[in-house]
Amino acid sequence: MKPSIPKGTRDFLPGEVRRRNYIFDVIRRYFHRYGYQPIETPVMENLSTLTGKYGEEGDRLLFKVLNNGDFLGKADADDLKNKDSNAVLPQISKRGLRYDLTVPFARYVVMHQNDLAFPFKRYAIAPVWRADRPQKGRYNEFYQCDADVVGSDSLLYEAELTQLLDDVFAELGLRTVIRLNHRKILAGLAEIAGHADRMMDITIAIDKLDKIGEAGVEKELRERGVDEAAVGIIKQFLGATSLDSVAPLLQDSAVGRQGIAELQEVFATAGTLTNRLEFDVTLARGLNYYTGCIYEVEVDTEAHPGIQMGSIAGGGRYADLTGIFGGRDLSGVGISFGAERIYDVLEELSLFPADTSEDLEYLLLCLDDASLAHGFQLQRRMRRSGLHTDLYPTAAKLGKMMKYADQRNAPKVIIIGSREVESGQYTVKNMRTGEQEVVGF
RNA sequence: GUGGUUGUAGCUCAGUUGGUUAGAGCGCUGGAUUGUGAUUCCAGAGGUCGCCGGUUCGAACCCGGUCUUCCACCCCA
Repeated sequence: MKPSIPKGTRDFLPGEVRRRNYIFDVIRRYFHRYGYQPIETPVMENLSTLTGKYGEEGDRLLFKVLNNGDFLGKADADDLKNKDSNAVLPQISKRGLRYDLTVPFARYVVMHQNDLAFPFKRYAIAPVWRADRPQKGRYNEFYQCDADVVGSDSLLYEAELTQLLDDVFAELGLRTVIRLNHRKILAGLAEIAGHADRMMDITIAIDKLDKIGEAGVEKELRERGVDEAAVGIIKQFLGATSLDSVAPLLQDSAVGRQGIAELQEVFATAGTLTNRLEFDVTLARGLNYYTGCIYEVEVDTEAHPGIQMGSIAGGGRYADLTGIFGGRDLSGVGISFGAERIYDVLEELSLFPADTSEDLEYLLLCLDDASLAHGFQLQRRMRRSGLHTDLYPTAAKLGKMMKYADQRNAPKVIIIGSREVESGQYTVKNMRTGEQEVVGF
């Protein structure tokens, strides 16, 4: 058979793993520096934990795990006969792969609330799965790097997470735009437009502004059943590019005014950043558990022209997520870095540091069996003194072994023959410069 | 989930209106060079043309299905 892997998944070569680890290491370092603690949860959750948390679209994208045993025998015969997938599904699948790290975290907090000190700050770097149709920068299996705080509604955390996003991307050498909006501003907008109950429809439409333009948004709004008067009001918001210009439009909405006030505070406390921090009234974010401030980070195309990539990080505040799992109502706020997209962008911009190559220091090449036995002992001594050492495992032709050293990108090679065994002095060849020197170990 | 697109050697790709034995570059193996790689020269190996079926005297090429890739929509990191 021809080997293959499921679509939307990937294997990684050693060099790719090293570059991915570089990204994870940077992110983890800043998570630690900001006081977030690591936790782990299973890759599988009960399906009931996951369904209904991400909207209708999210449910469709959940990977379901088939029950073990005679799962069809236990399913309702009529539902099977009618080919009613929705009715059969809960009967044949009770588990699913996690779709993100936030909902499992909320479940975790409720289950362990007596063991945690609040505000509880945690991070997780782990794969998640979405049954989406794959595209560039969109995979069925990908890593998210999440930092969340639960148990406080202090806006200082919104500011802190903004700084965390800024620090990580500054360290990675990637210029980004950190866009902020507030669900309460969007709620206020819907209220002012006379469609308080249609907030999702309205935000989904205006979120497409940069893609389909103002006329396209108007068309989309009408298609979603928004009346002309409301479309006119919403148009005013689309032209407002700053908090100060949106604030007067929300004068008559209490919830809108609150959103403006909170965002003003976040902007004020976040301070000076390396990356661009911008208010964007058209930023919507689909995950429907967000209730407050929402974030989205994209590559700054002014600093990096020609980069086409969706959001590379995102997040927001969710006030009610733990309540869904029957816990106390603990407000949470968090961000998520999309490691694969960051990888693709860094690769495209050649922003990976050069020294993510293998950290081998010495490769030992032995010319005959006696030298090989000697070399193996030498390797032991070198490793014990902390040198990263490897040994070619047979006494092959030197040319062949040198070629292997070249492919391994070994910086230094030690050639061991009868002369070296006798004298205990070794010729060390620098593979970069070609120079050789005699050294004793 | 909807519509489109892609698939030929390990990799990147040629391949004429359907016609004998499917090519190139790079890589790989061996040799020139039995103590020196990345350079040079010579030789060689490697492909059921994604998979299944159909049309045809004959299919890498035409048709259907399927898987995969990428793109748009949906949504999203």
